[in-house]
Amino acid sequence: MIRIHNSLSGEKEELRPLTPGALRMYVCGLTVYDYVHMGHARMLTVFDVVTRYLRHRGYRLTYVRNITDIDDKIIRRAAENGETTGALTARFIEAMNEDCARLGILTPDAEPRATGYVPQIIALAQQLLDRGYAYVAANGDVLYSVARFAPYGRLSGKRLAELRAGARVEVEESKRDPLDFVLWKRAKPGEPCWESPWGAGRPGWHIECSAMSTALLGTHFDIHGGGLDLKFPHHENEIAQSCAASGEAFVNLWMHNGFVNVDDEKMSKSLGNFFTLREVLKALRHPEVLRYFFLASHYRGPINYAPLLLEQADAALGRLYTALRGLPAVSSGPEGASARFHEAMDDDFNTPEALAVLQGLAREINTARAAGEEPRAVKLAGELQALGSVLGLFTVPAEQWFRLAKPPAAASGAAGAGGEVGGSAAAALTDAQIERQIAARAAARAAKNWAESDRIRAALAAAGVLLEDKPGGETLWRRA
RNA sequence: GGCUAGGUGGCAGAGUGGUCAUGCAGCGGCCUGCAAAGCCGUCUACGCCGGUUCGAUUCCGACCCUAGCCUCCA
Repeated sequence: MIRIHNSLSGEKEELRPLTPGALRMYVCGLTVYDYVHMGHARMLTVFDVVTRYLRHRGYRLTYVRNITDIDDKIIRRAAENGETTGALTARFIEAMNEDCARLGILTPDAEPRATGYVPQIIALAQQLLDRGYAYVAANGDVLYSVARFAPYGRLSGKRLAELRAGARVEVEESKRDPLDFVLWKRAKPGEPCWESPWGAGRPGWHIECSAMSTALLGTHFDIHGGGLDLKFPHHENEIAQSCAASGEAFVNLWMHNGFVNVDDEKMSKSLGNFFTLREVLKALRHPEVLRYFFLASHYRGPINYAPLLLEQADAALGRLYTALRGLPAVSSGPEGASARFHEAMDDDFNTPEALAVLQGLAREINTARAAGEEPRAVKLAGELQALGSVLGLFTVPAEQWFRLAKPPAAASGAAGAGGEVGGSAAAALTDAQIERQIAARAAARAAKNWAESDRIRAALAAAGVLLEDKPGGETLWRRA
């Protein structure tokens, strides 16, 4: 039984598919006017793991993640750049796809773009007008009348009166209620626009998700996800639109992932503590390190970004790869660890617990190996490999993993770490050069020339290459 | 001001009414020519104050502190 925390009730609820054996999930994706940042990366990773796990559990999951390719920020940015919105969004959609590929994010079953669903959006707005949930304001905008939807505020746990009291927006005269939001925005001269019954304009942000999710998944589906910051007002408004239009239930489970913070504050451009995925990846041995870092915390909680923490994730993941190293990657039947792994994941995707199970498996493998129980080690390694794959880990052959270099000094030097580790020198050493040094050292060791042997090892260490002498006389190496 | 999450050992981070999280770092041991890796052990963790209980980090209440939302945001 899979239990998932539902933002709507604030409690973990048993997952009960609307269609037996099948699940439909919609996740709010990106507004494409800039590069993917760490917050996006976490959201993408979280729902990637949700997707992988639910499928692993045998559900036929349809995963839809939208792209917002028309909105104020896009229009503004395009104008600043002196390019069309289409050129801008095409560029950043491509960048997003590159970033997703590097992070090992599975491609959703559909990635609808708002501009591709304008007719559906218009139809939905019309429906809301017809049903009396919306009105055309004096300035030509079509607005949703929040007061008409009684359950408004259920998801965010807010009441209209409280919201009005805290409203910080200057009230636009055209709005009957300060909380009313735009369904269709009248175009200003020169802005991209589409024809509609209310004149040339463009969709509001909230309605696009209602229109696209309904078009692709139906009026009532299983899971809707997104970042915590979308809970209010975006998701609240989606509920108001979709329920009012269809007259029926909209989403069964609402999932929200926590923020990526920096110095315990929300990452944001205004605070200047903003990190793009690209710059963070530059300091990592492999994007999988970032995946491990995200998964080491529960998806609902906040996560603090710091170079030191990525180092810790690298070490922890390296331990797993170390256990896998030198063993054939054959899949075998599940053993005890699988049950514990599933127990953890079934409980609202408790990935930290699941990783603890993997670490325990690594210990078992190492112990079996030390005891000379090779067959058992192989079997356990197969299980570790299989379970890790469910989380999107172990995409690199173990032997290959240790050849990857960890780029020197994580960018923002807060961690300091003292002297330069000579990382540049390490990068200069090719695999072949390293192998040659190791061969030279093996000769020295055979002659019991320890001084020479240690000199070579120290030289390699200075270049960021660490050696491990195995019992059989073989020497393994890895980049620090 | 209103609402919502949190406060766990040097760091990160799960979890639980009464022996174990897990990883990183440290310390001791085994192994090693010496190392490294690995294994074993170790470092008296649960914001503060009350209450319930045979027993609370875990339940209840007050308090302090932090973050987020209430405006665009993953």
